[in-house]
Amino acid sequence: MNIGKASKLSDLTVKATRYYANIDLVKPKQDSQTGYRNYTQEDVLKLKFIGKARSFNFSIDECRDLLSLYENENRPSKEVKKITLEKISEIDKKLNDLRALRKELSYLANNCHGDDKPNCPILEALSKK
Amino acid sequence: MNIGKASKLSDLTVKATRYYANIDLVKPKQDSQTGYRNYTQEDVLKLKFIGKARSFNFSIDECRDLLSLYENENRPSKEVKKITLEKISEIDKKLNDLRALRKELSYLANNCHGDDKPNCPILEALSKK
DNA sequence: TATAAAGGTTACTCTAAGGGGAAGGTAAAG
DNA sequence: CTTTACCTTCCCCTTAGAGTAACCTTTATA
Repeated sequence: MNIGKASKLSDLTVKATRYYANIDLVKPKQDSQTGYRNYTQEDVLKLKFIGKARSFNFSIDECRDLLSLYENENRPSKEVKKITLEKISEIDKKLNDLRALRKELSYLANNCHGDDKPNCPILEALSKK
Repeated sequence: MNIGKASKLSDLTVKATRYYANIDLVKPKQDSQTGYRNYTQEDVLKLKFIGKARSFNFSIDECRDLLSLYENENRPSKEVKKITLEKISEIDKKLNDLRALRKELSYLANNCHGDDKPNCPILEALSKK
């Protein structure tokens, strides 16, 4: 099938699908006459897999790793788990950073009158230290 | 003072400081002979301000807004508070997304044996739906 | 059948916020 | 006088595609 149909079936944009072909992530054969890419059912499965992994915040490189594990029938599940746990601890770090940030900002916002007067503890905090 | 000293005083890299000059955020006069940028004490204050705002996750464009409010002695504090509250709700949205993501991933990881066998619910989840 | 619409191709530019490094001018120290 | 440190501009690189142009192929319609 052509790229349009493959993209629709895997719930990706044509742009993204073409991008994945260009970076050798899911690279279908191309018709030598027309240059059209020819996707198989299996390619669609891989594309779906990638779409799901991307929605789980895995980077393209991580998708590449996961995909090769996915394609290997004999992969040890601990490799997949390792990548997943790393992703979780990444997320934990981001959560902590964001929580700290939120705390500081809301402290500042709470202490700002937010009226028409120029006095502003937020700007004061930004200009100090 | 030269860019090196200004950067050191404001705790920024020279690269970042030069970048801020290029995008007209903090643009000191340049010596017509040598081309060297000549930073004032006030420039350093602005650079510090930006560094702090960036660490609070404000974008360059937001920094530009905050800086112009900072420079205007008669600004109403509600404008600053508005920007800050928007930033907070942005952070809240990110927090929610990350929490949901973490939940899904840890569910998958908990159900994966993580041994040398090929059976892996993580990959199964990625290939389904 | 002629043509217009839909869908395909490559290639170029753009995004945020700089980092890295080259080539070359300047200033301060030995 | 020369080495070293610091400054300049310029160009490429990063993520993961989106947007657009120019051009080709297939399909649908008048």
